[in-house]
Amino acid sequence: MRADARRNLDKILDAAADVIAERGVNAPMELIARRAGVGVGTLYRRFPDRGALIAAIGDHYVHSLAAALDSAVQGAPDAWTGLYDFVVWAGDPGRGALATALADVPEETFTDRAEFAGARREWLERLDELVRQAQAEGALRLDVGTDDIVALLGLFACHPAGLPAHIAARPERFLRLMLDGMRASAATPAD
Amino acid sequence: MRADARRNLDKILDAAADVIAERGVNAPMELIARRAGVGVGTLYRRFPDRGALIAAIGDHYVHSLAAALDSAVQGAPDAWTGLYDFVVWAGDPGRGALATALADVPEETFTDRAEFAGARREWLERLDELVRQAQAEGALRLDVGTDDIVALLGLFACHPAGLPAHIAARPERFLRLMLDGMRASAATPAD
Amino acid sequence: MRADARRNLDKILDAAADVIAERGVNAPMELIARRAGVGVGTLYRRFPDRGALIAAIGDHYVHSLAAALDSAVQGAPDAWTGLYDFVVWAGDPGRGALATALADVPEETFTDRAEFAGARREWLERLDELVRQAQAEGALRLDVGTDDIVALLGLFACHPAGLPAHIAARPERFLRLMLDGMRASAATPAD
Amino acid sequence: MRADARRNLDKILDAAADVIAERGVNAPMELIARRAGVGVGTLYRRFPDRGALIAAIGDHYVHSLAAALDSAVQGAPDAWTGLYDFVVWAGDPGRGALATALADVPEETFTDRAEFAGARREWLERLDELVRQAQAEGALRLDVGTDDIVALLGLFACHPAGLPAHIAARPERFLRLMLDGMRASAATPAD
DNA sequence: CATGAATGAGGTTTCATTCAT
DNA sequence: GATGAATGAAACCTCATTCAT
Repeated sequence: MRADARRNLDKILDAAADVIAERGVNAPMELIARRAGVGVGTLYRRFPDRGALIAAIGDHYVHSLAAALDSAVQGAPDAWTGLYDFVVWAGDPGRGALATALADVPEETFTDRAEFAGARREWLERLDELVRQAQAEGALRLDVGTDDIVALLGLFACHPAGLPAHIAARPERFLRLMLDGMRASAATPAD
Repeated sequence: MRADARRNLDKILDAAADVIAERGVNAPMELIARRAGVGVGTLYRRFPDRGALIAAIGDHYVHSLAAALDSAVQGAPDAWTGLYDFVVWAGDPGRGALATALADVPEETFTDRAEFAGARREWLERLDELVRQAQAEGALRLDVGTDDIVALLGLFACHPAGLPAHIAARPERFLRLMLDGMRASAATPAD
Repeated sequence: MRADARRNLDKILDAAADVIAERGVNAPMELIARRAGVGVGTLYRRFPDRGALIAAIGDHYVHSLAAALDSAVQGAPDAWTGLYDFVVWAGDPGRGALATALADVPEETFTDRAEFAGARREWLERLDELVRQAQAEGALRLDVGTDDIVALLGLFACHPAGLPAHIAARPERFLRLMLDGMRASAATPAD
Repeated sequence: MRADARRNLDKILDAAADVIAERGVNAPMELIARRAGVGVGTLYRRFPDRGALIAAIGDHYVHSLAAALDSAVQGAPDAWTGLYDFVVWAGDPGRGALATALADVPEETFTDRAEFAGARREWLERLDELVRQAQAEGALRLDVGTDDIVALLGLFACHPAGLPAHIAARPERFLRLMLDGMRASAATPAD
């Protein structure tokens, strides 16, 4: 029965992520339940309200970012390349819809959940480390911080109306443009 | 009652822009009406449905962009500076909320209105001209197009959750970073 | 100015009859006004409320019935034929929509207006006379009354969904069928 | 909760038939819900829109007509009498209000529902058979068809303002008058 | 436990009617 | 007088959430 329950929970999370990507954070709970193949009652038993459900999805999302960061780092010859690869992965339009929907959610929805906040902090620390390495390599501007990378990702992944066609077609091209501005060689005096 | 009506219409547009910036495109019509100090009926008399109201606001928004572009061009010593000034103006966080809300709206809402489409095209043409001049000056990468500028603005202005604090505090810093990536001197081979 | 006013009033009545035939007794007042080419204000000046407008239309309708009755009587060789011709005229599907709409209106709307009640009574008296003549001629059953003719007309003209196609195509055929049942020769003992 | 739901559904259908008979097809959904003792939500859960509700009522109505036809046929000595009895049953003023309201509904509301269309066709076939028998008996005119019977019923049952008092008091008298016109013995040359 | 029925608040839109110009 | 702008009540429908089965 434990396995069943777990399976149900996964079905709900998957369905919720899909539906929320399609219809936004305010998608009907009933639609999510139906998509997951359960009754609304079951949904509400697992997640006492919409906030809890959203937080669970956000949690899952952050964990996937962390995993992608690790994997990018391991597969890359140097920190800058790892950073670039990660940014491109995270910027994939396929992931954008969910990110956009989540971005719409009030901060507290997430930060009130200790476990989520922890996962997030941990991920940021690893990214920070990568940023420092890229700077040590002389590849990344010294006046650029982890915050800026996060901001770039946030902007790129979370465009409410979806990315313009020419960007969505070749997202890495645009991201390279933006990252080029962060290269040490591009440095321009900040006013 | 011509004057009264005109005054009311202005009040409605102002209120709608505010409310939509605060609560998104789906903000209650009644709230907009109340904020404008009129009854819902009046709102609906002027704008037969939500789409019409949104389109009117969008129209106003595009016109303000066009005006800002002109003014940036006239006040700048060269095309690159004009472009930079315009991007910074348009990226001002104070304008972002409305832009975000508008970005949420299906394309047709605007393109179905001929007058709006015209204003938009005209604005894009002027921006395009500026882009070419900046390239002729040798300041802007040749592999960057007007589309990319528009995309950058779109990303920057339209972040659903609002910009991160450190960006909002100094938006021009981040925009310069991004624009630096578009400078001729930053060119990196596009893969 | 008197002529103008009269013309306006006629335009309103015509427009109202049309609109009410199309959309029923609850058609928007504004639609009626626009169709008549006047403002709602003007409409309300002439007819303080919807009831007054409806009554005026009903009045007009009754007068047209009376005129048709006269004309049928004068053009027919005998009372039975006159009755038949009148019934066919009044049953013309083209007139049905308005009649249906009017039939929907509470009785008081009309009977409260003395002038209307008078016109109606007068018309009924003339019809009654015709009925008696047809009976005297031996053509009409003696157990049939003016009421029955009126009822037949009411049923026929006022079908909410419009007449079935095969009836509307040849209304006089069906009316003859019904009138045949009222012929003296068709008499069947009323149970 | 199966039993409860079923009970509620019945209450809704009963209430809807009553309310619609009283106030027409456009009666407020909320009124229907309240009359049934349920919330609007429940009403909409069962019938996604007004059309669905109306169709359900219409369906019930047609089935009751079919049952009445069978029962009239079985209780009558000959086809003509069966036809007469059925027409009188169906013309009962007590049933008229609902019929009137339903007649107001656009054809598609019903014909789009396969099951309803089937019930209707079946009923018409049985009526057609009865008509032919009555003609074979020499009682019914040969130039009268099933359509005409249906039309007579439609006219009689569906008078928007309700039947005139003298008809409502003795509906079978008037119907006999009309049916007399359809008797073989009443035949008059159709023009 | 899971289910899905029921509730009702909330948002949208329409129109009758009044009244300032 | 004529106009049409403004108002607000009323109807529609959708969903979040609770709870009986």
